[in-house]
Amino acid sequence: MSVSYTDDPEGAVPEAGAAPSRRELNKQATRSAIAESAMKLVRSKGPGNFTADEVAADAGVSRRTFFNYFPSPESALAVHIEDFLDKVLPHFHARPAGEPLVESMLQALTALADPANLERTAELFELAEENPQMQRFQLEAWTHAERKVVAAIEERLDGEADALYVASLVGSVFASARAALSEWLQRTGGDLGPASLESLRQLLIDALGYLRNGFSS
Amino acid sequence: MSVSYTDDPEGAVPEAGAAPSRRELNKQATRSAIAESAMKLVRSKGPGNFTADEVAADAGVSRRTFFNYFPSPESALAVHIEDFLDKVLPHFHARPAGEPLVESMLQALTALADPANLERTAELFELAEENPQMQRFQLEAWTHAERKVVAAIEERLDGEADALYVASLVGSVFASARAALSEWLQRTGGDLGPASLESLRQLLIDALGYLRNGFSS
DNA sequence: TGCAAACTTGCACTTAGTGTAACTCGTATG
DNA sequence: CATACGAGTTACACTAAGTGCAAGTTTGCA
Repeated sequence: MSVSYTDDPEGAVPEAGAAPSRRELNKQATRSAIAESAMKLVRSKGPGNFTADEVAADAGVSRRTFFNYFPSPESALAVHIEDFLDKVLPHFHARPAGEPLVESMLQALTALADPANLERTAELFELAEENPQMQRFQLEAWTHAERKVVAAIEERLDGEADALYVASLVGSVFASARAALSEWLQRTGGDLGPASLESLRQLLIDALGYLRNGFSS
Repeated sequence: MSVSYTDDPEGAVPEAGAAPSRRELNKQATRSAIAESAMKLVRSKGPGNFTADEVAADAGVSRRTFFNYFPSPESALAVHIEDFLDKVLPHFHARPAGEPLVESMLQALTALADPANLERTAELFELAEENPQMQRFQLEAWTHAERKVVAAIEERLDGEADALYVASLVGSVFASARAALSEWLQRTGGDLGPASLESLRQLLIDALGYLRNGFSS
């Protein structure tokens, strides 16, 4: 049994460019079936009002299999956030190496502000307000993403990175991104139309602008 | 039964300046007895290797009473972080109203960098690295503190506050404070001597300096 | 003193989470 | 194609988290 949710360097993303085996496809199918069932149930029953049993049943797997993929019902939801935030990395890597870090991160983040990506994330972000469990797991997802970005920056700067500077920057960027997302949800209620999305991008630009130019100005 | 861990505006801090009743004293005593037992057990058995039963037994209360005070074994540890972070508020309120926000927050945070306050916090901060559960609850504690500071700022600015600016600032400040704490632990191993504490203060000054002046400089 | 409210406790119950062993299915090899 | 091996699934059993309820016990107050 090599199925595992925990940080397995070659578990969720096995050989990025290779032909996925049937086994791999099955595993991914099961994983997303569970994650989808979790979304479905949180919508119909509300956060904290569904059990691992129900998710497993809905996804057509045994309770034990559910726990082979996710350590808790909440994490089956948080995986949607993880997946969303994981998309930041390719965008970040695509930025020119000479570009200022804040600019690269702004571009990488605004690139995610499209309907397909945002739908679930915004929904879960709102749901987290009313359920501590979900909030904890989502915060963890953001922290995971932070760590990956820190690693990417350290790679890009190749030893020249000041640890405090990088950790402070990335932590602040993600905190500001959360603030922008929260403010956007408050203002627009999560409307995914073009005008609304443009306002989200503007909020991100404003928030990261504070980081770039300083909060004292 | 009015004992509760959850956000009860007059539960943990009942009538700030009044003479504490005997009931109140008993409750606080029970609360800290449990919290102390949790610290004791995490030290001897390691994070994630002790149960609510054990904590309750060590504190001399029933298992049920444990859960009347804390929703989980981890939260009995996180309360130490909460208490630590709660001390920021008085310091913040003591700052002159005209002072720039970043400066007020820097002063409020550096005021906490003394041995008595830091001992448990630093210890738990380190422990969280190896245990996801603890990490989640600690992140939650930081987020709680953030919310309180945001509320304090909105009160100070009295309606003139830009929600995005404030949320972004406070989130960034706390993220940077965590970065400074993490870097300090890495460098000094949590030594509580005067020289070490001075270096922590300097890390905080540096990190919040980025926020004040911008990360682009 | 005596009553009411606050606090504690034991009990019973649901759910989370995990180890283990049997079972099933994909894959590589002859 | 047969078949053997390893990956993934499942049932079962068990420990621990977390909660409602209905007692008991202590504290505050008239």
